[in-house]
Amino acid sequence: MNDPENPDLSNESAWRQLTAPDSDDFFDRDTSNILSDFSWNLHHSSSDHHRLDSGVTPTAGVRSPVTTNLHSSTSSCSSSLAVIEVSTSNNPSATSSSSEDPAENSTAAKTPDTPKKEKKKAQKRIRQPRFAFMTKSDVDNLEDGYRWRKYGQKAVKNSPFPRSYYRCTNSRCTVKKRVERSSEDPSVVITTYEGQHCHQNIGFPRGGILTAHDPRNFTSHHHLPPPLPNPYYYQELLHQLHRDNTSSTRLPQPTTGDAPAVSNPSEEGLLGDIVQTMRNP
DNA sequence: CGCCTTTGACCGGCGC
DNA sequence: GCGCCGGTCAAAGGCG
Repeated sequence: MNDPENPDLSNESAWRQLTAPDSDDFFDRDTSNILSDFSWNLHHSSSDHHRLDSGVTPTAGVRSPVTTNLHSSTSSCSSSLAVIEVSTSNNPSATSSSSEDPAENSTAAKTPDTPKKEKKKAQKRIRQPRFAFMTKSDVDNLEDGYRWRKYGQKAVKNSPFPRSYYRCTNSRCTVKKRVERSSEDPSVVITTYEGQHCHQNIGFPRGGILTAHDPRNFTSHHHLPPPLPNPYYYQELLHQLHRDNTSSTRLPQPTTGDAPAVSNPSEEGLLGDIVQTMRNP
């Protein structure tokens, strides 16, 4: 049986499809194909609302120097962004009963030996919806408007670049992300998000909270929704998708109002070239 | 002082 | 059953 519950991006063969030798070509393909793969109808003309430009693009190079990893080279970010995978945990109940609540984990860790194991056993690892972005960028840690705490780093097999693990600093938020560089193309950063934020803060580390009035909110566009960064824009779509899947198995119509419209990637220079999507391996 | 990163150790899943 | 590997923990140290 294929295991939809194990949409592990670390699946090397899967990744390989993404970062395959022709990764240059990778960034040259038609973005609409990919997104239509998601059943997301992206129309170039729909670029007016919920613009992503907002500097939301982590690669736009407009970021304030907020994270340690960022500030040194923000300005040199390039602007290609690729949505490479949307994978949803098929178990809706799993999402809410997240087994990976950091608080829970820390509790378990604090208590001496016994409960720890039992608890871990009890709470089988349940994958949250995941999706990944490939971004051509010099910066590993792409700013996305949320605050992240790094909790681990591992060497990746067959890759000279380590993989970093982050979780949202919001104590009630279980969102995690992984950041790694493609071994095939070192200029490509692969960011994988897992879970969905349970809060709306678009905060910048050490930089305060972004508001519509904040000059750092490059867009400062007047009737914008919260300045979702690209990844989270997609996360919103993913959220829609996830919810829809749980009820009817089909995608919503992102362009009809439920989800914000997507701006023309090439025009906005935001999404860069979305090159390929992946389904669960 | 609080928050963050670093880093080695540990654990569980999975393939052989 | 064993070993590999990904993911996480947690202590220690750094920085603002």
